[in-house]
Parts: sequence; C-alpha cells; structure tokens
Amino acid sequence: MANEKKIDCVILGLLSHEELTGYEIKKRMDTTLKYFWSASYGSIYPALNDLVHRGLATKREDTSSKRNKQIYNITENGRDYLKKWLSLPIEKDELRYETLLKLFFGSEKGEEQALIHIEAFEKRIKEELPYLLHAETILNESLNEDTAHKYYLLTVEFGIKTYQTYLEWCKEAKKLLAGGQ
Amino acid sequence: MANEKKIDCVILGLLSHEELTGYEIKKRMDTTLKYFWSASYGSIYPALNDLVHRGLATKREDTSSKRNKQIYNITENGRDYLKKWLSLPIEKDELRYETLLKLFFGSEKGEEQALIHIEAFEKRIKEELPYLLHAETILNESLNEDTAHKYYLLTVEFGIKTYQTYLEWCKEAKKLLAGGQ
DNA sequence: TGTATAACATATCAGACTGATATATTATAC
DNA sequence: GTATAATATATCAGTCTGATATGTTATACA
Repeated sequence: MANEKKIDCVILGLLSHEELTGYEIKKRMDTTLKYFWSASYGSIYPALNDLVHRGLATKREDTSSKRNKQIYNITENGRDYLKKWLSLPIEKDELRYETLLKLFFGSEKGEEQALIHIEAFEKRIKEELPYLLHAETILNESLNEDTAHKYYLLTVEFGIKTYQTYLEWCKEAKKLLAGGQ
Repeated sequence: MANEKKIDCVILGLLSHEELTGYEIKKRMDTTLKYFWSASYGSIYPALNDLVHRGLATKREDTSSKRNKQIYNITENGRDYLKKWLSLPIEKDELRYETLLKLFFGSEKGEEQALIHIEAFEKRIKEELPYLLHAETILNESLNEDTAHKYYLLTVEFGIKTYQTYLEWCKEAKKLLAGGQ
C-alpha cells in the first residue's frame, strides 16, 4: 500500500470536502494549498482519470451548466485510501528556495546582487502575509461551524509564524551583508 | 539565456569553490545544502557529463587515487554562466511539506493522528537544529577567513530562525488541537 | 448592441528530476 | 582475516512541471 502518488492523495483530500472539477482543484492548489503544496494541470487531469479507473473517484458531466464541465466525487474506496495515507508517517518535508541557493553562492557576484534577492524575497513575503492573516480571522470566526476549520487554521498559523520570521531574517540578513567586512 | 537547469547551476556553484567528484557533490547536497535544496545521483551524473560537453566544466581522472575517480573543475565559461544565473531574478521559492498537507486534511482521521504527525515533525526539527547551531558557531569564528562564509552564514541563520519558529508552532499547534472543541 | 477581455474548462507533452537499484572498489573495525 | 561502512559511478521507470493548445462563457464598457 506504500508509494502513494502525492497528486492522488491531494486530489482525494480536496474531494473529501466537496465535489470539484479539475479546474477548481487547480484553483484550490493555487490559493489555499500554495503555501505548502503545488500541482500543475499536467498532473491533475491524468490523475483524475486514473482515480476514476481505480474506483477511488466518480466523474459526472454537469448538465445544468453550458460548459464542458466534469464534476468529480470521492467514493468510499477513495475515502479509505485517503485515510490510510493520512495514517502513514511523513515521507518528506522539503524546502526548495532558490533565494537561499543564490545567496549561498552569493560571494561570486557580491553584496549588491545578494541584497537585490533579499529585498525581492522580502517584498513577496510582505505581499502574501495579508492573505494568511485574513484567512486566520475568517477561520477563527467560523471555528465551530466546521470541524475541518481547526485543521486549516493549523496550517495558516504555520504560514503566518514562518512568514513573520522570514521578515525578521531579511532585516538581519541585510545588516549582516552591509556590516560584515 | 533563460531556462537554466537548476542542477547545472547548483553544480557550477559548488565547483566555483573547489574541485569535486560527483559523489562529493552529492555529499554537499545531503549535508550543507539539504536545508534548502536537494538533488539525486540521477540528475548529478548526467548533468556533469553535459556540463563538460558544453565547456562549462572539465573532467580529469584522478591518478593518485586507486579509485575510479573523476574530478570536475569549473571553466571560465562555467563561471560566466553561474554569474549570469546569479543575476537573474528568482523564479521559484517552494515549500513542499507533507506534514502540512496531512494536517490540512486532518479532520478525516482526527486529532490523535494529527498529533502524531506534529510530534514526529517536532522530533525531526529538534534533531536537525544542533547541526545548524554548530555551523553558525564555526562560521562566526571563521568569518574573515573566506568571503564566502558570510553568505553561508546568511543561509544558516535562515535555517536556525525558521526551525526555532517551527518548534514554537508545534507547541501552539498541540494546544490548538487539544483545546479546540 | 457589439466586442474585447477575463475567467472558465480540459487536455497534452517534452523535458527535468526523484528514488531505487546495480555494480564495484577501498578503508575501517573487530 | 573478514564483515561492514564508505567511496564511486551509472542507469531508468515513473512522477511532475511548465508551456502550450483549444474552445467556451461571463463581464465590462463603449
């Protein structure tokens, strides 16, 4: 039962809350999940077909809409599969920050260039933090409306705390760059 | 000049400091760089061959060693290529934390399982933090021995700060899980 | 009323990269 | 003397990304 494809698990996770189209799944990835996970259409659509073939999800054409719209639902088998995966120990937590990579090799280009990367990083974080803070407010207000909200809040708090720490690091990093010999 | 393969850039970055074998490059990835980047043999060895073909690195058989050892050096063209890449804006900073993914879908399995994942995460971070703190000490002591050390320190400080924040989050997350309805 | 633009919706593919595996040698521990 | 760990290179099936293609419907605004 090992070697679960991550994309299958994420999709089933999203479908466990609500029925969705492939397009909507991608939107969830790009908004709610983007702070700790991502996926492309190139993996979503093939995975959806595969999940249906394996009986973990069902596909239904939306007749009410005028669009070519395929709505996916999780099956009982799919829910079992998701639960099994959720019980397995974590395989990998991975950070892939190009900013840190370029800073690590920064001596090759010097302080000025390093500063540019740090400030761009700082700008991106400052732009994203408000969305997380807004999510925190909403979730705190609706905590007892849905059991799932507590779990969402857990990940939002992670994001807020780390982003605030990133901003502190940016300050210190700029000092270290300027101050050091 | 866009679309630089990341693996090429990382290898050239490492070679810009010292000559290395493929095996040694992998070791650097698994120790120093692992906090913000990773790579497998399956990308390293083909990339090394490719870099030599493109004149960005040179390969030399080590005759002094009894092992089948290929030592790689960066060329002037390679150094130019690295510098060009270092000047380009960051394309992507990405977090891929399976722990957060499983917590997000945590309501499906409940608090007990969520707690297990948080505590496993906490344990991993606690185990890794000492290595970063040790690196910090070493780098602070040798800051004026090598210009590059300041840049290494920048990334180490990032790791220390975020890891400490992770540990704080773990505490709060456990409280939130237990306390909330 | 017309029409440009944004958003919705699905699909495919070359190329990058991982994780596993294979193979062989040399150093070290006991 | 020998088992084990570390050194060293190489390959590949399978996963996933980023780009691209294609078409439809809703919205803005003139």
